[in-house]
Amino acid sequence: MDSNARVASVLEEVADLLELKEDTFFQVRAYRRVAREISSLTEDIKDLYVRGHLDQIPGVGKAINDKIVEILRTGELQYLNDLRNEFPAGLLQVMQVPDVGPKTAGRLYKELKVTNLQDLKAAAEQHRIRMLKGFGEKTEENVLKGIRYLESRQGRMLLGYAYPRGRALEEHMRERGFDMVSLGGSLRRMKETIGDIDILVGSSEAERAMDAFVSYPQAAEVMLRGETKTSIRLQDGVQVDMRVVSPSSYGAALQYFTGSKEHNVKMRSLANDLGYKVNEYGVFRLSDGAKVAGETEEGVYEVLGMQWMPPEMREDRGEVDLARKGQVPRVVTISDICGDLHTHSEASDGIDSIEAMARAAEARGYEYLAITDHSQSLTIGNGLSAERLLESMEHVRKVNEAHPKIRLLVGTEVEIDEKGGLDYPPKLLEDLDIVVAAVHSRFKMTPLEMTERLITAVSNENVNILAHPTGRIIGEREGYSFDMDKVMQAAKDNGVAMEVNSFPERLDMNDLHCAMARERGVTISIDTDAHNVRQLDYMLYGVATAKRGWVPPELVLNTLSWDALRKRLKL
DNA sequence: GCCGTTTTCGGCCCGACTGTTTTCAGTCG
Repeated sequence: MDSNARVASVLEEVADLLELKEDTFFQVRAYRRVAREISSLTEDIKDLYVRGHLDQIPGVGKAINDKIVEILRTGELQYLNDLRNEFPAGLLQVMQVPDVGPKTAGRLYKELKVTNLQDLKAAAEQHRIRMLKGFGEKTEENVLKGIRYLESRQGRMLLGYAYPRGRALEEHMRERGFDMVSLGGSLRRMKETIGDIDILVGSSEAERAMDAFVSYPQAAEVMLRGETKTSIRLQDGVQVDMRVVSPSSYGAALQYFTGSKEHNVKMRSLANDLGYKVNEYGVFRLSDGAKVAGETEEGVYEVLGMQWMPPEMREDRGEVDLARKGQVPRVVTISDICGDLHTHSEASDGIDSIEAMARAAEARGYEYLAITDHSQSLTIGNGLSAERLLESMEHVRKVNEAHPKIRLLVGTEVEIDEKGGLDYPPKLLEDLDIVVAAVHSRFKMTPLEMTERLITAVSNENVNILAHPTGRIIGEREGYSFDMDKVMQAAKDNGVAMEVNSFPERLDMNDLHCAMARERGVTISIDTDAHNVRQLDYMLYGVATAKRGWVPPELVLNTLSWDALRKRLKL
């Protein structure tokens, strides 16, 4: 899959640089579209190339086809090199500054010789920008402000960071009497990382809603305030945008504000073909301008002959066509989840006792909970020796008797060694209810070795789940390199579930891997890896990730009732 | 640069906000 990312990033850079030229709007869109399609592929682009099927990627015509071939063959693209010679690389940084787009960057380059962020800062400080036609004092201030913002922020935040903040703001608005409130944007789509938080309010009292919003106690700065749109920055630097629309437009605004942008473009284009115009206020008939939908999101889709679909699916990965055909698949939801199969207690590196974990799982309405503490060689995680594991098994069985409503499974998160062997003897593993196998060491093996290591592990008859299969930590480290396709096949052949680890830093597997697993019919287990009772709530993020991969409930191990799970695990 | 149950050429989603404008271009989502 590495070549997919490489090709996509080359095409993305072409689009970035092309933007600096005149009259390239639609070329830019074409390149961006293909870059996005390629990064959403669930197979290796090299395989498509070998089979001569590159033109099956939507948006790929003759010109881009040739460029992809060149990238795959030579690892480079002459066209990109030419563009790089035409425009300094630093201009891409300049365009990262809020309110500085390609047009502004291009003019600053041509007229002030600004080639990077340092030049830009100097030009603003020396008041050279205001000398340009169409620029003024305010623009200079905003440029300096933008540069400071760029320097202070550390990119996107984790879903698990943004989500509670968004919910708290929603709650704040509800407490002020606004009950038509929703998250929007990438947060409502539950992407693994979030740029800024979007909130939508339906109300006829826009002014009062704006007042309530800017008076949020954690608001540090009002960045922009208009009649329908206001942006604030929270004390921790997070930007929150709020839009207010009339209740009669709430559904259309929710649809529009949720995105993704690409989903909306496709939908609106389709609406045009059908004789409608879609905007955030409603769906309007082109012939007479009459409003035909807008109150509810369902209504907006319905009038266009489309099924409603969960926000997580709205990434323009084919869902629009399925919705038109009435074939939106049922995807797993949080209410389908009957238990958690990967959690820790104070026996290893968790915080809470087995009793507390059991009560918390019961409170969440689960039928079962697996306690899977670390195995002996993970000393940093206070891994359990065989003796301590046996003690823990006894303990779990006692707690089980005291809590008849919830079924506790005795398990382990067992280390996979470099050869794919496990950290406990087979006899001990056989006696456990569930075995979750995981890699926590030796990440830098060759892809061939790592693939072999993982296949050996999932082929072990005692293993039930492969935990966080890629080992990635979002924003910190890439996962280890291996052949996901082969490992999935081995997992399927051996009846092993691939995990979606719900930890916000992991979300491993990710949405694309979930799509791969779905296409191949590989069972998935959505687990929290909770190290305390509150982290059991991370389930939400794992489920959302599976939803983003269109995973149906029947493919998810822990949607099984206790009875069915017991049979599956042969307990 | 791509694409076609109206098209192989003429389209390609739509609106809010800002700053510097006297009617709008650029940026953003």
